[in-house]
Amino acid sequence: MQHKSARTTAVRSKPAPAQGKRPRIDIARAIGSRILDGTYAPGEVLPKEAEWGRSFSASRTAVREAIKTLAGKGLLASRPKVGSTVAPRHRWNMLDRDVLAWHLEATPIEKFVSDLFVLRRMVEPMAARLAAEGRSAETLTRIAAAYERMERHRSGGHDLIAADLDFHLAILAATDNHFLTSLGSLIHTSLEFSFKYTWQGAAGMKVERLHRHRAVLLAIRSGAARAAERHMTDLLDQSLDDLHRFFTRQRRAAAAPADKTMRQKSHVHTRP
Amino acid sequence: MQHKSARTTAVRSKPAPAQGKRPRIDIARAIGSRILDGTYAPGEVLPKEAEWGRSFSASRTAVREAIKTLAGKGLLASRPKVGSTVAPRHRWNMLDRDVLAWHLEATPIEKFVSDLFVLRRMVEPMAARLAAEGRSAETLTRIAAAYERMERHRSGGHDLIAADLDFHLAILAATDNHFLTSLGSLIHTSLEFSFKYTWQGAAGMKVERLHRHRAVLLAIRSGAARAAERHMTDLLDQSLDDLHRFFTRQRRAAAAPADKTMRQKSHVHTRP
DNA sequence: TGTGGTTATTTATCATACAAATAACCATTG
DNA sequence: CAATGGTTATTTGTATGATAAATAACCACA
Repeated sequence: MQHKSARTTAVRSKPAPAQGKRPRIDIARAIGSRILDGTYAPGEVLPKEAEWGRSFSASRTAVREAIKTLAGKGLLASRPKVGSTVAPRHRWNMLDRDVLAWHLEATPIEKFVSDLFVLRRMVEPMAARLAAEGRSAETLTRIAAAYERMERHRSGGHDLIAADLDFHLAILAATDNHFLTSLGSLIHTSLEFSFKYTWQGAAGMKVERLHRHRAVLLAIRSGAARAAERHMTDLLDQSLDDLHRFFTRQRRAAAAPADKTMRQKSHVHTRP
Repeated sequence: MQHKSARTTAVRSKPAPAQGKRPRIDIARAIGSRILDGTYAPGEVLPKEAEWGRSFSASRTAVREAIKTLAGKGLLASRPKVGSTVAPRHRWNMLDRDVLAWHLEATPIEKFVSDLFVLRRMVEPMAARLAAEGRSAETLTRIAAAYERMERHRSGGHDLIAADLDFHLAILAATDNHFLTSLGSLIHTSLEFSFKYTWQGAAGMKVERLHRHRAVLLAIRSGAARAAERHMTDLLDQSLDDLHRFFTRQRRAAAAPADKTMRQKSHVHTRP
């Protein structure tokens, strides 16, 4: 399974030779990021297409295509004679994969992640319940498989993260509700990014946590809807706890020695 | 407040003079609909850009821009030499306004709406609770204003629908959670469409239902978080009940007389 | 102080050409 | 025959330059 975050426009796979050849950056991403990070605020008009073209040394055509995708994500709207203006925030399609990613790039993650968990906490327990009620052989297989992968890789690493994610995704998919499965893919990308920037993932999984996952699986398998719901709630509450502990620790570490100003984006934790 | 569903590409405001001038249809919408309604299934490759261009009598440029927005919504992906292929469903950005709209156009609404309500039932009660916990003067004002508008227009009509919607949206916005506010705008468009195709809205609001709204408002205002949650749950459960009753009635009406095959899309109910 | 027409600017669309990627085909070789 | 490596045809990707449409800003006039 190709696992590539569905880039909107072509990006060179090689990181950046960037010599004579023109690196050819993803224009939509470039502009989108600048909107999400507040360089261009809502209401503001962006530079005109021709100017973008110059600054990326790209043709107006390419710029326009990028702008179109951004418009499709609700980030901006274009009108003749006036230009493209950044849309009000409430129009932004925050649930879009790319928008999400750009947002996370720009924003210190704490609120982002905790907002995300608030949503998960709302959705996933009930999803587990629905999954238990309407369980089918196929979905059970997928959930169980994910759990087994978690056990197999419980010592940590990328495989663990992937399995953990798939566990939750499978449950959402099991509800046979389009909205929920879409939320699943949302959670997918969000967590992927979160993992990249924060704790966990590589650290391995505590037995307790593993057991909670298993409890959810067993409850779903046996059709114990309410139990599935409860176990999932516990699981997420625990995650949220861990998360808060992590952030508190981080904050304290950043406050005390005063020379380690390397808060934000400590790319380090990514892998074992 | 301009209320215009954020069209992706230009559409002629006049319904369709369509004489000599070229009507100039929204290409993204045209292609997007065909994907959502299954004319082109996931995995299938679409006609090439040039062909689309011919069939819309538009330039390849215009087609490409449309395709770019669709790619941005996760509906398809393009590769040189092979063409644009419809993406697997799980990639589709179902939470996107336009995708939603196209989906609803194509799909008999019952499952759509009930799926939506499952999501609402998951999210909104907890949102009410959060709103109560973190209430501010400003958000209270908005919620209260919406409620008063509901009372004022309780006899029915478009204003009632709008007020009802705003009531729920305001609560979601009050949580100060980007994900939830985005979900709000999702719910907004979804319900807008639902109203267009189904029952309610014009029919006026039963006192009981109005009271439940008021109960939510009061609970939030007084900071009674759990009460707010409970009342919101009641409210949505009632809605879901009404909904099921409506669909059942409709189904039965369609089954019995056998000559009224006018199920699907009975545009009639829209207004009083 | 409006009011109606004119202009300048920017997006929207078009036509055409060429570059890049790659699936399909073919020939060569072990 | 199978594998390998190169060639070709096709389709998207990008570029360029021209024209159409929309409209904010300006101006002349009453």
